[in-house]
Amino acid sequence: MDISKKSLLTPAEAAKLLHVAPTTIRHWAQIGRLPFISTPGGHRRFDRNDILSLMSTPKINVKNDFSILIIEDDKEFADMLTQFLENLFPYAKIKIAYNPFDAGDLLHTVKPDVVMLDLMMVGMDGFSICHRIKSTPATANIIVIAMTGALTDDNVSRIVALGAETCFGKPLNFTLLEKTIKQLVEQKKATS
Amino acid sequence: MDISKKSLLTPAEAAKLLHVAPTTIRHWAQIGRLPFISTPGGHRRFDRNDILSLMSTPKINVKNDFSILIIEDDKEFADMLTQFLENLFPYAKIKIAYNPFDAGDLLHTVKPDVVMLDLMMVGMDGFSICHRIKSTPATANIIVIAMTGALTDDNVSRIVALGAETCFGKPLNFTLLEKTIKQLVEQKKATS
DNA sequence: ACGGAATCGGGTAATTAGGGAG
DNA sequence: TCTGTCCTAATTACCCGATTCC
Repeated sequence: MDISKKSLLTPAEAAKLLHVAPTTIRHWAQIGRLPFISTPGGHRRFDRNDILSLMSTPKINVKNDFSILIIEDDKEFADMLTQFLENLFPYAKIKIAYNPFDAGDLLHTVKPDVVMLDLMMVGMDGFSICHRIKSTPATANIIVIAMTGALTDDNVSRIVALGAETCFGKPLNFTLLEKTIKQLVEQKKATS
Repeated sequence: MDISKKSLLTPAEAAKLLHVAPTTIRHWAQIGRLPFISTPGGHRRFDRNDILSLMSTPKINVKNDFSILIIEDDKEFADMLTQFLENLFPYAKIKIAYNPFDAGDLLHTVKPDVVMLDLMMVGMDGFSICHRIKSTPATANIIVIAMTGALTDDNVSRIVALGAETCFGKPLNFTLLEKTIKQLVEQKKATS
């Protein structure tokens, strides 16, 4: 069988392409590093593009096992938050989505462990983004920390009802945020 | 029941849809996992719906054979385009992103073969979306068909330079669009 | 209706895959 | 982080006469 013309690969074929053992391919599929689809019998099939994308991914991406995505259109605020998080998690990969498209895109390319989500953005509804994240199996276990300038009871209960882990007002209470985020991350590691 | 959406598949066709070898289809038919009818000569024919229902089994996640993503914030226009495409590709999976977040999200969850991309949207820059698609290995070979109300030389050359396969003006010339899209799809199938 | 190429069915053997612990 | 191993299950290759398609 000529695999050079197929776009959907079996584990063995994918293994050949990446120069690793089939076992490793299986492992990567299990931990979510490699997207896949299944046959009705449960065997995996890999999209050639996903394989190629993994090949061309810098090592940094592969090595980082903890990442945070900031969804925030206020550049100044986002950059400040980035600095804070870099201090808190020196080895984390931190990405910022300044616009809605990047938010949707990075959600899948970064596969973040934590999302810092601004609720009040122009042209982007934080509530529906949260709902989408929490109602999609592939992203449901991402920790969502909402942030809003209008910290009202209504907003908090709405976003928590949508699945967000917690909600912070702006400006941020960094002491409390540090404590909360560390606790949530520990909790997640313990259960997964 | 729409008769144009009914069809009987040969084992080879069913195999292709499920990303499996014809032998496997035969096996499933033998053990009763796949319903089928027989030709006078004893060859099996499968109802497309039976295949699709097997694909959408909860635990299974089979990629659609062919899918199209429409990125367009004008709901009316998008719905009209959807109807046209449904007619053109009766068995394709067609999704619409009315906003930028969905665009980025669906790009990775649907993994479309073709993207119909509006260049002039509020709060969403079609040019940078095209650039992102074409510069990311995982999405680079998606066929991008740009659409714009302002069909200027400048816009066309810009979007084509960013990697779009072609660019159409609005209102759409459906005759030409049909011809072009079919040609691009054929071309892609041949080289992939 | 004829011919040739592609595909199918049946049956079985061989290969590959998934899960999990090491 | 990657890989070899064990067991069971899913998938595929192979052979050949028959059927379909154009």
